[in-house]
Amino acid sequence: MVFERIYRLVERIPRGKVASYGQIARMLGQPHGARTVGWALRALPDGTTVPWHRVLNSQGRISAPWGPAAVALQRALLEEEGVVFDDTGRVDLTRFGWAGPEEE
DNA sequence: CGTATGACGAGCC
DNA sequence: AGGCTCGCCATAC
Repeated sequence: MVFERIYRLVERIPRGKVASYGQIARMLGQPHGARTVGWALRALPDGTTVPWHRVLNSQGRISAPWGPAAVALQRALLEEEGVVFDDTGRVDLTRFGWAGPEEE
């Protein structure tokens, strides 16, 4: 299942770092599979151990159609890990962006 | 098996 | 800069 691959990769994202959907898709060898990544994370159960909050869109923004409350939660979780959001609610991917498993 | 959908992304207006 | 459309991939029906 593609989900498993995605989950395992997301679980490798270190604290204080974030990755984009498209980035993860490329790491899995699917340059255009960003939507699939979102699909996988969407299917995640509530009590999951996967740090889904460290996954943002290509602009370093939080995408959450489940409501503004969830967005605030994700943002709070990240800020607690040291990730900084600017005034427009964006994360500096050049600073907090995860380069991949190789970085570890 | 064909169609529709979605935590996306890049391009166009 | 902001919003809309089209393209891509895997899954659900």
